[in-house]
Amino acid sequence: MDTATDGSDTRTMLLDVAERLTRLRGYNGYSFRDLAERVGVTTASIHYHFPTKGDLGRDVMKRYRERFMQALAAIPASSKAATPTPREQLRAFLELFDSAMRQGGACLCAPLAAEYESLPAPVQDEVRRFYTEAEGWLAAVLDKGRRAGQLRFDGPALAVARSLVAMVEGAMLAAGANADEARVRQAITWAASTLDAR
Amino acid sequence: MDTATDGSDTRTMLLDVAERLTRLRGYNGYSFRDLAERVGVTTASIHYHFPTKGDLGRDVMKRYRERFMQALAAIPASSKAATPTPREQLRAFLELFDSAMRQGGACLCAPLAAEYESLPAPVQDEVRRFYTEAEGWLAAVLDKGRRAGQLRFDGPALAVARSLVAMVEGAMLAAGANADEARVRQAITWAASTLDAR
DNA sequence: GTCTATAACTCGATAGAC
DNA sequence: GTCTATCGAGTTATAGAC
Repeated sequence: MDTATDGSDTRTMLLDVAERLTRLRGYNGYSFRDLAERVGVTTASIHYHFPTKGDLGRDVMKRYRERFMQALAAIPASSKAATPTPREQLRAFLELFDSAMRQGGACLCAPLAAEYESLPAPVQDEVRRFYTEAEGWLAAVLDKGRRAGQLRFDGPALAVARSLVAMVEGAMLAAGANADEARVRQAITWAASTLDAR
Repeated sequence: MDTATDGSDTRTMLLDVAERLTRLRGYNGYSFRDLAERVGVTTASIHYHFPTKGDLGRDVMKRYRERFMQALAAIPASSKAATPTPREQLRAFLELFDSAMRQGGACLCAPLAAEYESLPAPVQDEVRRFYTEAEGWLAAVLDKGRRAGQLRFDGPALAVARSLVAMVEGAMLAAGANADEARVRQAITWAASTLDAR
């Protein structure tokens, strides 16, 4: 039984535990049995909420992506200023990964990308969509920041945005494998100082 | 049957195919059956060469790590100059990932790090050792380059080295998931130009 | 919605002939 | 070294009672 997710309906608890297991072991690294034991139901009950494991995997990734994009949309409100500068938005974007790290292990996107070829098609689709949306949001911020003279970098903003997303995801993987959470923060610090037009 | 690895002994063929499958699907994403079909032997024969799957996984990662470190040691020879500058060494280090990408998919380290918690202990050990050795090599180069005035960055060289390794590994994962090999080269280009003291 | 029971299959691993 | 044959446990998934 997993008390950390008690008080919610079964479907939500299943999504919560599946998400955590995916972060630590990947999609192929946990079974319905692992899930059932931790939530306190039988595997048959899981199939009531999610007909196949692919359905579960897709919904886990979909919920994560939507939550992530909502957090991005909320950045203006969470900033001190009413309308944050591109530099502040960049910081907030990177911090989002770091706080997700300290809460529950790595980003969901990296472990799923690592076993991409073996994933059911609907899960693959959600993974690609996460990349597209996150990188697109960041690229727009980078471009605005460069035009405003706040950020400095060469080449297309989208290429740099992709490199930054890759870096924080890679840092999360390395942090998990080396039991060293600080790696994510170190990567963020270096990237932010490097892009700053100072 | 897999003709790409024909002409070698069975053990080597098994390592070759297992490495490719790990890159695409991760350690938990392929079975002895997948392996046996592609190599053209039975699963029982695999157990003759590798008593357990953990032994196979460890040897795959170990061979990859040793090959990678040998390639790093050979950088002086492959460079035009007899003793390459730190800037050239940095370039060569990053290019090593890109060429590995174009040959056979992503780096082995990222997919294994992504499912770290579910790996047998000997495989985990090899993964950590890859990080330690690769990051250590790069950190020494970065430090030398900064002291020589060729490279520019703030903070400890090891932190930047870790961030760079994380970036190329993350870029390889993203490249695989988005069918876009160019991402690795874009990340390398941005990182190299950013670190250049120009 | 959740259960018991089970089907149908795959997994890693072993025994023993050749 | 490689095979056939098989074991026991694991897997996702389903049927049907409550």
